[in-house]
Amino acid sequence: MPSDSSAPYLPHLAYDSVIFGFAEGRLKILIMEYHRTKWFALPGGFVRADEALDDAVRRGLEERTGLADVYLRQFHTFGSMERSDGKAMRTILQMSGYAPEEQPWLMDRFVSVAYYALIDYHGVELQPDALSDSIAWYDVDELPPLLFDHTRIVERALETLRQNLESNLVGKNLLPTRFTMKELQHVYEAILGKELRRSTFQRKMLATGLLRRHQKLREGKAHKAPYLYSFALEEVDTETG
Amino acid sequence: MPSDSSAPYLPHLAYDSVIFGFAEGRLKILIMEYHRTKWFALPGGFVRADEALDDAVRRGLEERTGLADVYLRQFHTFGSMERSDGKAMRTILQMSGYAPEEQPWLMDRFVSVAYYALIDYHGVELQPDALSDSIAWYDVDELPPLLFDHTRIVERALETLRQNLESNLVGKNLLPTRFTMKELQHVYEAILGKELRRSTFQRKMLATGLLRRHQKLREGKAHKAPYLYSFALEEVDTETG
DNA sequence: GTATTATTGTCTCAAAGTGAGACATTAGCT
DNA sequence: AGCTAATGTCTCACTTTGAGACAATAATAC
Repeated sequence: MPSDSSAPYLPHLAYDSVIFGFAEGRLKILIMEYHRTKWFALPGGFVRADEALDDAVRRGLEERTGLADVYLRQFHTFGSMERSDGKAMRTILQMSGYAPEEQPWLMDRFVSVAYYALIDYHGVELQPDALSDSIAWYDVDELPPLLFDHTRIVERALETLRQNLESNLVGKNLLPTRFTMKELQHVYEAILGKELRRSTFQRKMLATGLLRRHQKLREGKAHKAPYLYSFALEEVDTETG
Repeated sequence: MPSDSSAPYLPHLAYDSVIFGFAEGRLKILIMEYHRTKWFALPGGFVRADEALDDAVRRGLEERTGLADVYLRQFHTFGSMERSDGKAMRTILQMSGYAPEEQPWLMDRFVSVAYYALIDYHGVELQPDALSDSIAWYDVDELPPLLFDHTRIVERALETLRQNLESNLVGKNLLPTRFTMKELQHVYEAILGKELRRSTFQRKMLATGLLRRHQKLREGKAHKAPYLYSFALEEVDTETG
């Protein structure tokens, strides 16, 4: 949070990030809540005057999730006039104990560059930021009403994610290192919002040549034990299975 | 061109446009030249404080080409530090008769939102802007060296155009209303940079159901006269052919 | 007029990809 | 040991695609 209006941030420019995770068979998104106002919004931030745009987003992402080396993709820049809402911003500042007059630039009109990230849901420690009181996972199709145009931003993120599903290595980025074919299929189904044919999916995935099969595991469950797979990408697997 | 540093433009934010046209069987791009420096760059501009981003780009496009209702698509926002070059900007201003000290904001670091447009090459009147001395069509694969990161921007524009080829209605936007199947094929080939099979292309195009066939024409040439086609999109063709 | 020629529209056939289901295998349960 | 249900694989029909062949035809040549 800059301390005065001659802040080291680029004025009128922000970023928002749609951070996807996968758990309980569902696609999830990280949402921030300002407790006092009960308003929800995407995690976002500002770009320092001497900082690359991509770096700013990665910085914010690491501050909130503790994760570096995250799969991150810019997908659209939102620049309409209606999207900015100085009044809402003023209220958020007031409710958070800031004097809006000391941060007048925050009430200005903003153009926002939107990114989406794919992260491993497990192994993330969530960190609320200076203004928000909490940050939590929400089901993609059970989102609360979001501030500004953030609902639309999420929609566009989902559209882009679906379009680039093949080239996104969603499995590698949303799942732990090892996973079963069914888990991978569930990820695709959650993103596409529809069921896929089991045999066709398996055939297609194996045909990519990107999957490495390990010795059978996942014994705890029941019936026939599935293989575990991982993505084989320039890493050499040294084990014997 | 704003007249002072308290300009009605958003600081640090610009847009660049990659304007595609099709002529002589080749894909073309509009490039501006600053004659005195012999430097080349993409046509771009700035966003007014009270103007939507998309509107700013359309405004600039209309100023340069006289065209409204153009197919326009945002594809990426470039925000690295290296892309900005205050020295080059200073030189351009000086050579164009401006005093850089009066436009200090122009030498700042800029984040640029890039768009590409598809327009009908014929029926365009080119208008140079305040700083540039000329604007002209260049063959996509015979571009002069461009300022800043503009060569990279063109590359990304082409990549995006190729990826979205199916959904872009390139024919409708790059060709005149009526065209032959071969002309349409040439457009696709110019964009993809490779030859396509004639029979397969025709089969696929007709299968989309988007093409409307008119009475045979294009008689001037030689041998069998090809049909003329147009895109059938919610317009009802009233003629008998 | 008639033959020639190159271009166009269409069809055929094989190869590859996809949807849908069947079959055999097997880990845990009874 | 037998049953159950999930898994890995295979089969078959259908669709899509690559590659080429064929017939139709408008301008030119004679």
